[in-house]
Amino acid sequence: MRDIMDMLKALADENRLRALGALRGGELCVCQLIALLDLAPSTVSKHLTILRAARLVESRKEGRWMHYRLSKVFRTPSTDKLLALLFKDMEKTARSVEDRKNLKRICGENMETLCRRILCKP
Amino acid sequence: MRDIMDMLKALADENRLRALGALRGGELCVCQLIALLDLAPSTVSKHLTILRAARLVESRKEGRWMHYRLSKVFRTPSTDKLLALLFKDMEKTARSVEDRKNLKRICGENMETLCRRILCKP
DNA sequence: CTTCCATTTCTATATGTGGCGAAATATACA
DNA sequence: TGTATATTTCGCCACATATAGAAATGGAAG
Repeated sequence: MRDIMDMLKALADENRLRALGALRGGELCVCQLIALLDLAPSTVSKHLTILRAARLVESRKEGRWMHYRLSKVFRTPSTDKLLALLFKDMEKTARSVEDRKNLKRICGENMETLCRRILCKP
Repeated sequence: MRDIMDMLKALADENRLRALGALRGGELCVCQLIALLDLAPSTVSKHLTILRAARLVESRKEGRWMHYRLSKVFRTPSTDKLLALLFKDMEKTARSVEDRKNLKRICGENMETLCRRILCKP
């Protein structure tokens, strides 16, 4: 029961859902998610910790960067279907359309430049 | 997005999940759910209001009693599958097994007797 | 019409959660 | 080694939410 509750609670937040939606296109580093969600780094980090605790995402460290991706859980028969259905409805929303547009721009940007711009807001 | 978030937030509570699980066996009146969840009447009523706002349950008034049942939403292709998968995992938990046992007892009891017993705790 | 009673609404409270900034951590690079 | 920097952890605040009890609501029954 704890596992199921953790997953449902992790899903029951709009920004975490946006992050999961973005990760459907492939793994992203934290600064890219910070740019997309437009939240403080510490906030995004906390969200990612919650998603990882719920086993919805996995992380991989590469140098200074931490990359997050959707978890293997998405490939088990039941959970995969559950989340596919969830995203099917979510993708229709205006917010999701905007996120996809922004994500495309973010992914086209050099990552070092992106990090400097994101992390040093005057 | 609001609809999806309402539904996920409604699902992200253990007692509401227990109520939904119980309703899978057919409609129940509020006092039966109070007996099952062992919470204050006002608390149960609020949970049911949240579930109804999320369109997960529907209600029907019959005399003094209010009956709740799973919503038609469960019969649309996508949501039906989503919730079936959810319950499939949930049913394995000890809590769920205990709830089913208690529910059988509760449903066997006369409803007037049940209400009196539940609502007049000394 | 009055009383009874199942349910809901209102009010209060305690706990949980999302958010940020500052400090800590860890890694690359000079 | 020392500095720069991406990420996390910590401390805090504001707000949301689960809960119970009191009061209100609306049918039933007399």
